[in-house]
Amino acid sequence: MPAVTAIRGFKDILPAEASLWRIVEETARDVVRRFDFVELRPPIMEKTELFQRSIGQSTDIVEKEMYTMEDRGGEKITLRPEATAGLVRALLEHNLHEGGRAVKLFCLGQMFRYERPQKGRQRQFHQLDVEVFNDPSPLADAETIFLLYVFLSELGLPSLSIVLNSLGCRECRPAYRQSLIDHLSSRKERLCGDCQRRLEQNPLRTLDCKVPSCQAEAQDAPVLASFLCPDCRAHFEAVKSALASLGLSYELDERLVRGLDYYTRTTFEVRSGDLGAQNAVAGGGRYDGLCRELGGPDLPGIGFAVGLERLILLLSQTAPPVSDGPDYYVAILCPEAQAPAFKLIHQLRKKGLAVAADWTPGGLKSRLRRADKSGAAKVVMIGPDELASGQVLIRDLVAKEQETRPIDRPDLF
RNA sequence: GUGGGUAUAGCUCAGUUUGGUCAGAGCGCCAGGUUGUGGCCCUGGAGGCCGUGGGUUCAAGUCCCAUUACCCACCCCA
Repeated sequence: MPAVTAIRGFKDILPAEASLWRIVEETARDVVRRFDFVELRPPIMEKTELFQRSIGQSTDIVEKEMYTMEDRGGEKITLRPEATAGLVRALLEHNLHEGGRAVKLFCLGQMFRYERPQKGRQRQFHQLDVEVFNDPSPLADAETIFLLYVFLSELGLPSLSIVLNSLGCRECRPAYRQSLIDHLSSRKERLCGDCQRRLEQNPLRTLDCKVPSCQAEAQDAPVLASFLCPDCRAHFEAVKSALASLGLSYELDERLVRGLDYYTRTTFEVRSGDLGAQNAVAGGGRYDGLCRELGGPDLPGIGFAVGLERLILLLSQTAPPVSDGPDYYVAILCPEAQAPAFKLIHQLRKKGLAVAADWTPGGLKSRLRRADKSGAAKVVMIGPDELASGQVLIRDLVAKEQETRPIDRPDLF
């Protein structure tokens, strides 16, 4: 162990794992491109106020999980704990929404939350964030959810379940909220300590408490669906039928609630049974009030975030790590071969070929082993015989064929 | 912030119960042998003050206390 180690909750992505990350990121970029989304890269830090106003003052994220500090000018700034707020800010700041058209943005990068690390959870983590602004249509909801589905299936993770719910809007949610409070208050003693606290701060969260006694109380609690106003109801029905027309199967879960304040109407989550307690792979929903909350026009929005660490975890359980080796490994077999090999290698690299080598000369067996480990397709051998003849020996490790090339003709490789 | 578990070689882990040749194995790495020029097999080698700091004892990976880190779970989230 070095004297200074990595920060708790901040992990190195080692080369063996990085190839998997690349696949995930490339798949993400390809899918969002097909769905007509463009990339926006907001800064990794924002003014603290942005997150307080968007995520919500009383949420756990803002209350105790943000990396907040003062810069040298006394400004309170925060490492982004999620991407939506920054995207909304950029959208408004640059007037990307002018003309009334929908704006479809994505963002791929690291987020920071000061949480206790555990399986599938770190303090620095990566998300793919996808957002549609200024499009109130339920088809935008369905499009977004289908994008998420396509992304996950193309990664080879088809067994994940998509869970759907509607949280209502500013018009109909307050009535439900009050009704839920009334229901639970009468049996407050039977709830766990956490839920008694939630009753004050965020009563909807009691619905997904894991304590059995709380689940029992939530069982006969009023259901959100029956409180939805006609508009919300119609919107939700339209989302469901649009998804059905695409053949997408999903589950409905009355108890699916989100931890961020800004969500309205459609919410959804993707879960896996193979991740321990952190079973949520992706989550998102509609947030029609967020833009106005941040001082902009009243633009609707819908989007989601996928936790890439959790995807990687799932992928590494199933797929073996892929490693793509170089085109050639050059085996330098004697000291005299060093200089000509050095020259040849760089001529090949400049030409566009991937070439690996160890500069230190070594025995035949040792060099061949290195070639094998490197994953190279072919080995170029340069030893005393080759120097004498001016012809290097090229061995194809897969086909087990051999051929020769003049050492001074890299163009023939 | 709370609870449980773990910490011995580059990696995965034995050894801790019942203190005393316990500094170990496998893999990996290095050298050599065998092989049809590597993969299998054989031989040899390098590499660890047993997380850190105290304590008990004639004697501590082994028992006690503290501390740090990691893992898992709660909370919350992706």
